[in-house]
Amino acid sequence: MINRVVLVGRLTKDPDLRYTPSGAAVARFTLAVNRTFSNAQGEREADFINCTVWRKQAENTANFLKKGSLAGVEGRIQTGSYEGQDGKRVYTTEVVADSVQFLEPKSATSGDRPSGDRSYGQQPSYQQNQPSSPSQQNNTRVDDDPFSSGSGKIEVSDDDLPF
Amino acid sequence: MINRVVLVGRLTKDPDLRYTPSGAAVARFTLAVNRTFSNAQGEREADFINCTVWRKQAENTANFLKKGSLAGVEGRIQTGSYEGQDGKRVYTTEVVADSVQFLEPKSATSGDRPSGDRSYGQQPSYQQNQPSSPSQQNNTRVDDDPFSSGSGKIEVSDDDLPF
Amino acid sequence: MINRVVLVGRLTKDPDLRYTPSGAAVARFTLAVNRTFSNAQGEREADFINCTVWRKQAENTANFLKKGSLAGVEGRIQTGSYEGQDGKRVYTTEVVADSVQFLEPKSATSGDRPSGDRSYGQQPSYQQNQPSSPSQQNNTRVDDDPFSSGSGKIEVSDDDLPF
Amino acid sequence: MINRVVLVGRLTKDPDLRYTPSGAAVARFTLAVNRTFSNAQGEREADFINCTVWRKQAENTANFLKKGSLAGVEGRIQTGSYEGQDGKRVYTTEVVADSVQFLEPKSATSGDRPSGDRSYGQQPSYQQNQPSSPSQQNNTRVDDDPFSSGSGKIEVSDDDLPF
DNA sequence: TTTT
DNA sequence: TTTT
Repeated sequence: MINRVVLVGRLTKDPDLRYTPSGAAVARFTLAVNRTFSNAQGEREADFINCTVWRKQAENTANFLKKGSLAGVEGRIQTGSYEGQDGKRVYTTEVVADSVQFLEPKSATSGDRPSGDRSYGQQPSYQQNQPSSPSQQNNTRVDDDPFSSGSGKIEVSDDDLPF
Repeated sequence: MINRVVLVGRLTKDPDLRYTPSGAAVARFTLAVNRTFSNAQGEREADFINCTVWRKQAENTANFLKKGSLAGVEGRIQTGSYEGQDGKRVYTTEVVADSVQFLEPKSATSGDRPSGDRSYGQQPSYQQNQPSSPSQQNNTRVDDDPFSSGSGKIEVSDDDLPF
Repeated sequence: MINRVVLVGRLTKDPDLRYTPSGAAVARFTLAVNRTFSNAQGEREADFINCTVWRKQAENTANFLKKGSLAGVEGRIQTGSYEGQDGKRVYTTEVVADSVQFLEPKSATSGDRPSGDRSYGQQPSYQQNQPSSPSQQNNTRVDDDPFSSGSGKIEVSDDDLPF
Repeated sequence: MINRVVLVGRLTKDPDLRYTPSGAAVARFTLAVNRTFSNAQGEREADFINCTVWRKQAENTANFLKKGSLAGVEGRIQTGSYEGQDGKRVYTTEVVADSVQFLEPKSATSGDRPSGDRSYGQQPSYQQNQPSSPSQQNNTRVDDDPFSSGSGKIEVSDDDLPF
C-alpha cells in the first residue's frame, strides 16, 4: 500500500493557518500546477490541488510562503467526506504534506525574510534555526473551510491529526 | 511544475470501461489504499482514490484487473469541476494514470487469464503480446458518472483526452 | 530540493541485517525492478537497486522479507564515496528507505509468518503489533560490504544514521 | 514493478550534450540535491545524482539549463555495469529522465533566452514553440564518460536508447 | 474561488 | 553478485 505525491507549483493565495482545540497548527493552501500539455482547444491549463500541512511545517508555510510562491510538496492523497448543507454527502480529496519546500530563489523574495531554498521537511535538522513563533497574520481558530469558502465543513479537529 | 503520484492499493470494484464518441477507451476505477497509521480511535483506515486511464491501458485494466486486485498506479492529479444538479459548481479531483501495473502474483489469479506481473505502462514494449480487442463485459458508451453513481456529470468527451 | 523515490520490485537475496556500534539496526537489500520496455535486442531487463533501511524497519524487513519477496520502497537517493582498495575513489548510489512495504499476498507466504499486506512505514501506528526482537539469522556486526562482497567499504558506522 | 524518481536540485555543471551514431541526442548532467537534515557533525550535505535525458529534451536541457540552474527531474533509476580499466566490473546507477523542468524564475535568467517556467516533458504539447536546432556549445560526438571524466566507459551507443 |  |  503506497500513496505518494510530489508536486511543484504556485500558491493561489496566502496559506490559511489555524489551530486545533489542542493547539496543533494546520495550514491549508492550494497549489496551481500548470500542465505541460494543452487541451483540444490549445489551452495550457492547470490543476488546483488543495494541500494541508500540520504542526511546525504549518507555521513555516505560513511564515515563508505567500500567494504566488513556488513551492514543492511531498505527501499523500487523503480522501474524506462530510455532510453537505443539503444533507448530501460531499467527498473531498486533498494532499496531506509531509514536507513543504520553498523553491523561490533569493532574488525573488523581498528583503524582509530569510531567503534562498528554505527546506523544512519532517526530517529533523540539527542546525535549523527557524522562527519559533507563528506568523500572526492569517492566524485564526475559526472553523470555516478554507477550501470551499462559506459551506465550512472540513472542521479542524484533533481527529484530523495524522499522528 | 511537477505533478506526480504513485499508488499501490486494491480496486474497490471492477473497472468501468467506456468509449468516447471518437472511439478512445477510458477506464475508471477506485483504488483503496490502506493507511499505515491509525486515527485517534485506533482504527486503521483507507483512502479511496478515483483513477482514470486512457486507450490501450484502459482496455488492459478492464481485462486484467477486477474488484480486489492489487494494482500499482503512476500518474498525476487532475482537478476539474462540473455543474451540479442544484446548479452549484462541484469540484473533482482524480488521478489520471500514465501506467497501471498488475501486482497480483500468479497463484492469486484464477486460471482464465494471463497471470504474473503484468506491466502495461506507457513505455513501448517491443515484445508485448497484449489482447487487441477490448473486454466486452463492462463495456459501455453510456454517460453516467462511474465515480458518483447517479449524478452523471463527468461526461466522457474527447476533450478529456490527455493528448 | 526534492529527492523522492518509489520502487516496487523483488528482493534478489535475503536482506542483510547488522547493527552499528551504538546499536542501531541497518538492513540492506537489492531490489530487482523489471523494466516495462525491452532493449534493442528485444530482451526485457531489470534494474538492480541497492536499498538501506534503518532501525525498527530494518528489523521488520529482516523479519518479513526474503529472497524473491515483492516489496514496495519509499525513500530518497543517497550518494557517497569511499576509498577503493586500489586507492581510487569509488562512488556509490543507493536508496535510503523511509518505509518498506511487504506486498506479498497471504497465499504466497508460508504459514510460519504473519501474512497479508504488512505495512511498517516511518509513520507511527497506534495499533501495531510487531515483533520486538530482531531476526537472528543474517544478524551480524561484521563490517563487510553487503553490496559488493569482499571489498568491504561501506562501513556501518553511526555517521550513516539518517537522523 | 514501479520505479519512479522525482528530484529538484541544481546542476553542478553545464549539461553535456552528445549524439549517438544514429543521431539521437543525449544530455547528461549531475543534480546536487541538498539534504534537509544534517549529519552527526552538524553539516548539511547534498546528494549528487547523475541524470540522463534523451532526444528533444536532451536538446532542451542543453539549451535552457546551465551550471547552477534549478531543475526538476522525473524519471527512473537505471543500473548498469561496464568493464573497468583494471578489468574489474564497475556498477553504475543513474536517473534516466522522462521529463526535465526548468524551475528558474524569469528574473534569475539573463535576457538572451526564453524565460519563465519552461516545461518540456514527454507529454506532447500542441502549442510548444521550442528551438529546433540543438545548442552548438558542448555538443560533441566524442565518447568520454561525462560522469567520471577519463575512464570513459558509459559509451553512447544506440543500445542505450530507452525506446 | 485560483498561480507565473 | 541478482528477482518472478
